[in-house]
Amino acid sequence: MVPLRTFTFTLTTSRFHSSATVSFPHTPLILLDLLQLCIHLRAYKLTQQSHTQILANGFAQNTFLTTRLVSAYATCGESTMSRLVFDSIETKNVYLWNSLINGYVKNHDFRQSLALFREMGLTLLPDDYTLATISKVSGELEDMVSGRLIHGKSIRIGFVSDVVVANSVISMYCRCGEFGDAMKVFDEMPQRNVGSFNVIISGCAALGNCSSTSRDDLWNFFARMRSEGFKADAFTVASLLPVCCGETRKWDYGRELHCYLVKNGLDFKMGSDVHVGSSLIDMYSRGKKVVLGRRVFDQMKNRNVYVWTAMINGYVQNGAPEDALVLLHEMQMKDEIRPNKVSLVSVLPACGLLAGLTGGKQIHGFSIRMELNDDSSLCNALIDMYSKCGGLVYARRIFNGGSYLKDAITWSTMISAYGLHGRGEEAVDTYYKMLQQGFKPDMITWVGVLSACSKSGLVDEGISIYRSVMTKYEMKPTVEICACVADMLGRSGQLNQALEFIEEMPIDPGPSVWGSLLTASVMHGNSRTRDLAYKRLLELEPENPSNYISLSNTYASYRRWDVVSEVRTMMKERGLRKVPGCSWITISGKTHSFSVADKAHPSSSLIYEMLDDLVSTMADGCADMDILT
DNA sequence: ATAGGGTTAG
Repeated sequence: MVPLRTFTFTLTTSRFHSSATVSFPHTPLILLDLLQLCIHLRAYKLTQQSHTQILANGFAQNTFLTTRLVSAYATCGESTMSRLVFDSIETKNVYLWNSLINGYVKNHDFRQSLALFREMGLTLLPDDYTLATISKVSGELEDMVSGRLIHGKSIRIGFVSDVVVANSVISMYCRCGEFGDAMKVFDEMPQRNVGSFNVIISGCAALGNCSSTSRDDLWNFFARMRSEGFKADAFTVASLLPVCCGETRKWDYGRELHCYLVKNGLDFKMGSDVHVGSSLIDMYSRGKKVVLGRRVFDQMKNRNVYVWTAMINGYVQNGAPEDALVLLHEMQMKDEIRPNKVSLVSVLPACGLLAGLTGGKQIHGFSIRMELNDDSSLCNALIDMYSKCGGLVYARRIFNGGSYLKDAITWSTMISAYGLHGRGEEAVDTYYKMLQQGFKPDMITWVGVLSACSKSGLVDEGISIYRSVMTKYEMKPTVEICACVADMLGRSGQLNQALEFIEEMPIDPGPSVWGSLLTASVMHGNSRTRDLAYKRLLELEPENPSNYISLSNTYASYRRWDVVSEVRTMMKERGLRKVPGCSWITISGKTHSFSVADKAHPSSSLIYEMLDDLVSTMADGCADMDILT
């Protein structure tokens, strides 16, 4: 007879604490179930209590219990405890070894699990479970040498015919970039399951070479899978969706996969698969069909943080920052889901786009409370947001703060921030400091520093940096970089040099380059370069209304109404309409927007009065600073 | 009774 004992356990999750008292006999079988519960709940305290009960009841050497105990501790992120339990066992069997090796895998300590695998080999022969686990480890480490050794061992011991071992080996080859070897193992498998096909599909999709032929290969493989009688599951579809680009691109199987899901009852709507749902949302967002993404989102029964973040990101990427901010609020209010690091990084550009300093500050505060401020990408996003919301001081404060590791993007962001605020010298200074610290600049860094030079009239500094792109870094500059140089020369009044540069630049000048020349020509009153720029712009972008409006306005200023009406007729013929640009400011939660020559605002006359004041103050200031000559 | 592979958002 086993006596009934009371057992109090405490469950601790991130949201609440609760405890309960239950009575049950401490048989090994019950303790085994209890440990299963620990794993399911990732409950550390309960694991500790179970451990105590195992010891108290004299089961310390019961390998059934200790194997699961090792697994439970590892699941709770306590691999040190797993190791202690493991070490206390006198006779270690394969199960126990496997449990510990996999425990380290769960905690991403791949080196340790590989070391253990070697140590195990001294006394025991690995089995199919060991090989499947350790093959995954080689893949995670992208360690081909150990990967091939493990593949060889699997062949020698005969476990390569095990489906799971073979799948793991295939995955390992994919992760190591040896797709040919992966395919070879796949073809030689005596039997396959859905997982085998999924490994190949996800491995092929992860190759990232998005050439249309490799995508067609992928689609053909998906067809082969079905023709061999295997039904695609959620894994399959979730691997295929990220390589579908939506309707605007050439490779458009996204909607087809969506149909497949509906037809085959792989129902993302019922909450069975949040992963498939978020991949669908993402696929539609990338295809500029954010409304369709939203429809998927609305149909889903369960939404986790991935789903919400995918939707938020979709809105930000498709020019709907307001919707993104609404969702950030709703995810917390409706679903009680806490945004994580990626959610915040996704939503911060929305604040930048809206120049919403208040919202940005709130998100910053939230990220501090969530202790996410040690993350580079989050800090980069914050710097960018502050800079775009006019808060250069805040941006600099984060940049100078030492709570996170600065990467090349951090530096580039800060350089652009200085440029945006007209601080050319600080931008150049920061650029050279970045190089000094050994960070590699890229095209984005150069656009940032060169546009900063251009705005601040630092022509010599800019030209020298531009030259270094080609000489020191041996890189071919992008159109954007060339546009910066053209802008730099043009703004400083060197229009002939700018034109000369454009004619000799290493790539074909695009609209941005001619646009720079145009703006500078108008600024300095050079009609020759101006008209050449207009000519090129209308050739390159006959459908862009901005070019016609600009042309019309220029000739209107010379009272050449004949040209103006001619241009307006051309626009009408081509069915072009320009949406007027506008700017806005939010004061006490109310947004006031203004377009050119706008007199609609109730305080319009007061605003214009203030504007006149500002303009004359600026003119005085410029005269003092010798800028206007 | 104990241990395993294939998938997510910037």
